[in-house]
Parts: sequence; C-alpha cells; structure tokens
Amino acid sequence: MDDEPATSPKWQERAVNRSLRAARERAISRGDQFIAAAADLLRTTGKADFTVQEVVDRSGLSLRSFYQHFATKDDLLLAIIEETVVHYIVALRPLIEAEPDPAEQLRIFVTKLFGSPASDDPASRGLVLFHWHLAATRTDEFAATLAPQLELVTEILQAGSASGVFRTDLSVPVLAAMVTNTLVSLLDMRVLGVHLADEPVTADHVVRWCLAAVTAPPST
Amino acid sequence: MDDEPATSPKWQERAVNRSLRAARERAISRGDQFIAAAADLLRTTGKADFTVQEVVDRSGLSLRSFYQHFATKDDLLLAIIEETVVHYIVALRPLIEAEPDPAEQLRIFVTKLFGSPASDDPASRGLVLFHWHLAATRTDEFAATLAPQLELVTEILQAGSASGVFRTDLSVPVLAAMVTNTLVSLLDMRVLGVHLADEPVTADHVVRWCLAAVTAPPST
DNA sequence: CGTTCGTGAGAGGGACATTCTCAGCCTGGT
DNA sequence: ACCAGGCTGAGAATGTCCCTCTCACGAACG
Repeated sequence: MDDEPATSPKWQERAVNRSLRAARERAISRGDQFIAAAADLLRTTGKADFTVQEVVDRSGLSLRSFYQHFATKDDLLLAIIEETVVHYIVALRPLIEAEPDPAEQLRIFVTKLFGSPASDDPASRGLVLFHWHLAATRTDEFAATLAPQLELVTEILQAGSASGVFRTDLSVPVLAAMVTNTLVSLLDMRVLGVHLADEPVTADHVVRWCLAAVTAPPST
Repeated sequence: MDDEPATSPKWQERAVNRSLRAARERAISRGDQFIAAAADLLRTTGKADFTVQEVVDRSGLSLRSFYQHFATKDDLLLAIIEETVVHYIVALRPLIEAEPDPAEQLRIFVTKLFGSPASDDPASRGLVLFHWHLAATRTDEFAATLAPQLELVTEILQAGSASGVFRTDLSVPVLAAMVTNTLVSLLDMRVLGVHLADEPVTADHVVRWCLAAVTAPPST
C-alpha cells in the first residue's frame, strides 16, 4: 500500500489525478516518466545500450506499465529523439531569427550544433546510436523526428534564396535535405569518434563547407 | 561437404585447397566461406539482421568453426564491409583515373556511387545497417574500412587543389573527409529510404552540391 | 603411433525484449 | 455505498541471439 520508502511523491500524482481526463493525463505523465528515466540513464551512464528493465527500474514504475505506454523499446527511443530535437530547435530558433543575414544564420546554426552540446554531453552519444538503428527500422518515423530541424534549415535557405545569397539551381527542399543530412551525419561521426581525417574537423570547417555548397556556383 | 547449390562465386573458387601451408590456407578459405555465406544471405534475403546461425547453416560449416575464425559477429560484418568497399573502389578507380579533369572525376565518382549498385541491390541495404552499428562499436576499424574510398577522394581533391580548380582554404584531408562523409551518409539515407525532402535527391543534385562545396568560395 | 590442431555436432549460459498471470487500486456509473 | 473495467505492480515465463564449452573424429607431423 503505502510503504513507499519516501521515494514516490504520491502527492504529486494525486495533484495530477484530481483533474478531468484523469486516465489520459496520467498516461501522458507515465510516458514522460519513462522518457525522463531513459534520458537520465543516458545522461548519467553515457551508455546507449540501456535495457528496458533499467529504464523501468529507474522510473520506479513497472515493466507492465512500460509496455502499456510504449509498444516497443524503439518507440521509446523515437520519443526521446523527438523530444531532444524539438527542445534543441526551440532553443536555437530565437537566436537564428534575431540575425537577418541568412549566411550568418547558417553559421550560427552550425556553430551551435557543433559547439557545446554534442561533444561533451555523453547523452548525445546515445542519441546518435539510436539514430541509425531507428533510421533502419522505423524509417519514416525517424525522418519525422528531424522535421523541426529540417524546417528551420528550410527557412534559412528560403530567405537566402530569395535574397540571392544562396544558389537557386537546386531547390530549397533539396538543399535543406542536404544540409540537414550533412550536419546530422557529421555530428554523428564526431560524437562516435570516427575520424576520417587526421586533422580534426572543426565547426568552422563545416560552416565553410556548407556555405560554399549552398552558395551559387561561380560559373557554368 | 561439397553440395553447394551452384551459388558460390569466385570466393570459393579461390578457396579450393591447393596445398601449400595447408592449415593456414584452409583457414583463410573457411573465413571466405563464411563471408560468402553472409553476403549470400544479404543478397538473397535483403535482410541485414541475419543470425550467426543462419550464416553457419548456409556455409555448411559449423558454429564451432565460425568462432574459430571470427572472434565475434561484428568481425564478420567488418570483413564484409571491407571486402565490399575494396571491391567497389578497385572497380571504380580505373574509370576515374582515365579522366584528367578533377571536377569531372568527382562527377563520375558520385554518379557511379548513386547509380546502379545501391538503389536496387538489396545487399547494400544490409551493409548500410552494419555501417552505423559498427561505427558505434568498432569506431576505428570502421573508419579503416572507408580508407580506400577516402584515399581515392583524396587523390581527386589533391589534383583539383593543385590545379586551382578546388578551394585551398580548407585542407585536402578535411575536404576529403567531408566529401566521404557526405557520400556515405547520403547513400545510407537513400538506401534506407529516409526521405527528408519530398522531392527525391538525385545523383545530379549530389554532384552539384559537392562540386560547389569543394570549389573555391567566391569572396571573403 | 601418438600428439596436436582444426573441425563437426550440438548442448548450454547469459542478455534481452516482449508477453502473460495474478492481484490490488482508482474512477465512473448506479 | 457498490461494482465493473481499465491501469498497475511484481515478477515469472517465453523466445531469440550471441557466444562458450564438451566430446569425439580425422588429418598432418614428429
């Protein structure tokens, strides 16, 4: 009954419970708890190969409950990535929109992406691992999780195309896909520690690369 | 022992026991047999999640033997990728070297890469899956498998840099890493069927993108 | 002729994801 | 207040895999 070792804030649950769509509310809450637990594991252990059991244990809930909310482990991973991407882009967007010059916007985007969060945060290592597992098993849903990022890039490119700073011989959607793909995979490589060149690839390198790729080619 | 269903290509031919250092020869031969069996599975089933047992069964050898030659399943995957990459680059290189213009070389490279092999061949889907699993678990060895490709790209860029066609504000190794990364990940995305843009990304798109990225930026 | 090595056959061992069982709890309708 | 139905907790059970281990055989080597 209530032999909780002072670990589960039941009061909190109650607080949530007493509202209207109790069941639904609670369900969302549970789901979040699992996500939080998983993110926590990712953060603390830096390992991406956590087990469902571990997540369950850390969440203080039960396995039964887990599968009530997520059909499969992959669904959880998908949820985590989605959460992460959205968070990240939401934080980044204002910084970007404050800058009028599209080229500069791109620079900010890339710089931020290759700045603090990825390199040190061990959690991101985990995320990266999911990335490709999910890209393989849940192709469409995976692509969907990148939507926010893709959208922001698209806006930047759109502006740049309109103002003539960026090339127009390739459509904005294609360019956006290229940029997004480049950034994601480059970030993955970096996080994983795959070094194709002896010389490390810096954020500045990436900025210049992308800028050139997105800028109108000189002649032809 | 030799009731192969007429499916085994050159690998096994090469594996026929000419007696020199019999033991060693045979060992190599066995290894190849497993690789062949795995590649075969990949080719016929199109699935990348084959089990070691399946490979063993198809090879007609034993599990015991498998682990005699490969410390782990990942070692087999690594071997397969290595084999594939080397084969591919060896076939591609002459075509590239016949062309004097670096920009054109790059176009050929990209075009070939995004041409026949990847799209239709179900085996490549499998390869792609390994890619990221291995990049995560066997980082360095994975990077090493891309060496042949990286090398070829480097040569192209080197030539282009020297003749002033390509930019020099980024070092050749960095550019090579970027190009390689771009191609590999783009190919992966395509093979997996991850579509970030509604409009499909064509080989031509990739060519133009890479060419611009590798060409000297207009100003600044 | 025995020693050694690589092998075939196949039975474990250990991790995991996922499912199933058996009870309790809460909420909503009556 | 009272009961059905949906969630839950706890945890055993199932199934799939990778990998190990045991046993016995056959061929090369001294």
